[in-house]
Amino acid sequence: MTDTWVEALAGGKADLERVSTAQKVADMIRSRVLKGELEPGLRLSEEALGTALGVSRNTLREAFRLLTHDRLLVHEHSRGVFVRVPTAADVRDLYTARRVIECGALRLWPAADKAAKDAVRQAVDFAVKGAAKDNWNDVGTGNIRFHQAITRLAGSDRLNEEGDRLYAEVRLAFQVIKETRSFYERYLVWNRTIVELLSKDEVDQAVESLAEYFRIAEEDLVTHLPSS
Amino acid sequence: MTDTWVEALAGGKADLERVSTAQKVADMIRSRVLKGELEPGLRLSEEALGTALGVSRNTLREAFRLLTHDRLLVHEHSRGVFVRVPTAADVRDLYTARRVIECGALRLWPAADKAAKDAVRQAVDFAVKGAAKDNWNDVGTGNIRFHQAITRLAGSDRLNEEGDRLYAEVRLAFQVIKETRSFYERYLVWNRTIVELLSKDEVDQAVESLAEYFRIAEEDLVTHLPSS
DNA sequence: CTTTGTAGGATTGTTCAACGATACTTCAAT
DNA sequence: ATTGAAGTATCGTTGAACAATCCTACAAAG
Repeated sequence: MTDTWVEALAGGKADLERVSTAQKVADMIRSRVLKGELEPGLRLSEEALGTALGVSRNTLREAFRLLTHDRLLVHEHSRGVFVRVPTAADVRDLYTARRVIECGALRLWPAADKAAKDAVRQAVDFAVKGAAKDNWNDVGTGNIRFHQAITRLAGSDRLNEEGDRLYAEVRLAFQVIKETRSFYERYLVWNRTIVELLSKDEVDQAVESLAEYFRIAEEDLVTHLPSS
Repeated sequence: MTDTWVEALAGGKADLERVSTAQKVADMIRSRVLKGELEPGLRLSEEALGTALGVSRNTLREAFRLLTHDRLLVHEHSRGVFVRVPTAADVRDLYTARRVIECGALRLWPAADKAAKDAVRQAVDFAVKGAAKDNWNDVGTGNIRFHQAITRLAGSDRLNEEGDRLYAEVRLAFQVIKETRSFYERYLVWNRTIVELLSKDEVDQAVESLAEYFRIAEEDLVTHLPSS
């Protein structure tokens, strides 16, 4: 019966893994971008940032390369690395991709496991509680969790990863909008409608509702962004 | 009317862009992996590869970082970079993701533009011609194009990128199977069926057929791969 | 024979300095 | 206003060096 405690400890293996400095730097930059601390258009000078973070230029370049696929930064040959300036075209593309992925994942609701379904509901409950307390940060967080939970209904790590990537770009785009309260207020109503439809197993209607939500959220963003 | 020729030349702008050595090295490694020249499990030594390619270790490391998101290589801290060994769990996850994405994109067939629809048909035609000539390489290529064309029905660059990434992993997994002719022969029949259904605008049936195809292709692979 | 501990070797991860390549800015000439 | 040249900033790459980490081999202990 030694296998039980060996397995229990092995579960913590991931926590022991060494993380390279380049990975740490990349994670930190990503986090700062998503918090709006590094605003769109900002140029990240290797010299300045390397000195500020106390890492070598080579390590920083490795971090930039790690971040390339996130599309939060733009790496321009010989000119440097910039925080991406989201455009209306970006948003159109993002929402097209999200519509396919999230609506596709939502169709799997009937076959999804209980934990995945609960996560969808809990995200909306969290946002509702936030709204009752006038805590709009929580409402925004709940909205994020709701959409991530929908993608997770499919149960695919790869799909989750891509969904998170798309969502991060949406968050970057939303930073252009200074006042987001009214948007989240409205989105919460929508999300509650979707969850109610799901509770009644009206999946097709929920999918339609989600698609309609995407059309509206897309227009909200597009009207605030440069056309190119 | 100068705008016409200026625009025509500007269309070639992308061809003039400088490409970093790191990017070139990454592209070359990716291509070699997909061609099966670097087989699953192989360890890519920085020293050996840097010397062989005539690039510095730092440049090679940047290339490895660029390749991380492709999931074709696995970067293990302090141990090096390896060509990924696909497992049955990988394949399960891949096909779950592809089912959501490709079936979701296929639903958009009615609203898709003519060029995108033609690409789907042409891919199957190409494979059919290849089969008639006993050119199974062409059949395989046609299958790839078919699936890529389906994803492209949605018209989203981000979705195309992810679709291609997933497909590349599938190709890596398929390298475990030495003899693929019988698979592609069967898949071609399936693809033709799907195209016929689409021609009759029976989109729901086409989506169902594609989903069924994925279930079968998934089992084909899973039965040939290590469980972990 | 199996397990543990230690030393040595290989190589990865990071830093640093240097230099070539490239883009940008400024100024002068047309 | 446009073009060309010079100067500057910094990115892209290289190579050397060293610390950190993993792996292997061998010896000792049970």
